[in-house]
Amino acid sequence: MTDTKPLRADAARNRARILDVADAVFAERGTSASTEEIAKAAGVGIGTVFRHFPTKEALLEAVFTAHLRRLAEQAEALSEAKDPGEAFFGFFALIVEQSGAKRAFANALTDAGVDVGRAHAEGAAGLGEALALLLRRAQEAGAVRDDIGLPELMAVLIGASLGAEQAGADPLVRARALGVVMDGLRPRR
Amino acid sequence: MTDTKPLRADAARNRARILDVADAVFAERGTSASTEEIAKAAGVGIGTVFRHFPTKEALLEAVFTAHLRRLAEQAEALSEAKDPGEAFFGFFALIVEQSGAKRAFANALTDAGVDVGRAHAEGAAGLGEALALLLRRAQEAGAVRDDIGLPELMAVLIGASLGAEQAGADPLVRARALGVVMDGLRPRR
DNA sequence: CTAGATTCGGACTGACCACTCCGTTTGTCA
DNA sequence: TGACAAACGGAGTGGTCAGTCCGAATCTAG
Repeated sequence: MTDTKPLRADAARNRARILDVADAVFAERGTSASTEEIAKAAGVGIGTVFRHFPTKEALLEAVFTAHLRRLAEQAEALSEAKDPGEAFFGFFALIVEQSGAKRAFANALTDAGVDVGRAHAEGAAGLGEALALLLRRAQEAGAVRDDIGLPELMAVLIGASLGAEQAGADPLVRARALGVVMDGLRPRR
Repeated sequence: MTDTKPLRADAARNRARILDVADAVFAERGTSASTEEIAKAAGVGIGTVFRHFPTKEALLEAVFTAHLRRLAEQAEALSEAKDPGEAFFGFFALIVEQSGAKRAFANALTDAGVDVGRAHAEGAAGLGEALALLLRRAQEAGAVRDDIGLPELMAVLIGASLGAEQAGADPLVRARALGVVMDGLRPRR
């Protein structure tokens, strides 16, 4: 699916470098950072950026997809854990924590929410599946209320992430707010 | 505080109209809508917009502040209600619902979160006070867990609003996600 | 080592946008 | 009603940014 590309050595190096730098720049400057800024930070010309990613949107998408894929991998790794409840809430906290620190992360999640089911971001599907598995196991173990599905979980997850991103820097407040949301996910007693 | 300005009749009319239209345009086009677009929609020249609001940022701020003030008024009205728990959760749902429909609304909230305590948005303080009152009464009535304060509430509220805004259009999903968050605010049993 | 293809760099283009400036219009007050 | 200040409209200005183009540099196969 991602083959048929014997990329030249320097080209491959640059592509990876651009992705890396773009991630960092978008994270701290926001997605409105200019392409030139990214090119400069990566030590390449603008033309190089546009050759690898024909559009700024394409670059954003690539960055987000990479995030999503990484997230999905972490989720899959956790899905084997002994305690499903712990795995579920640990992953939830992990995502929110990372999003809180990086704007690009939250945007990636937003993207995932929008695009689950669309071809747009292939990474989103993987995340969705992994999350669904985590959710189902946690529900079967009685750690999570069973009147919610993946869509609801995504909505809550995205909300918690976006909220954390901008709910002030105070980690204590963040932690307590996160606790509230997670308690809401537990079965009513 | 907002006096010393005997505004000419047409000027006052235009100012109000611009605010109104800007609200609508920002809501559906996003805050990156151009000033010219707003001027056109309001049926005035660009110069007029800039005379009333010397900066695009000033215009945004005015729109957001108006939202915040309206919200604060609703909150105050509810704070007299007989059932404090009902008042609290009703207001919570109201805000989230409105934010879900209008991007500008969610942005206004975000603004409020950032600026509570800052001079920037005067409206935010009023909302903060009203919310704090609503929260305290609900806690005293045992309808809301008492290990959270205003900052946590704001964080959760903003998160829920942003999440709702983009959690797909499905109202059922939105309602269930909102339910999760609200359950999290209730006392643990 | 060399030739040819691939990739690079960054000046350049066109579109857009916030904001200014000033000649024209409109409201107000006597 | 007339005169003057206040407000209006929108062409113009400067700046930014996504995306293009092509001569120069770099890689790789033979």
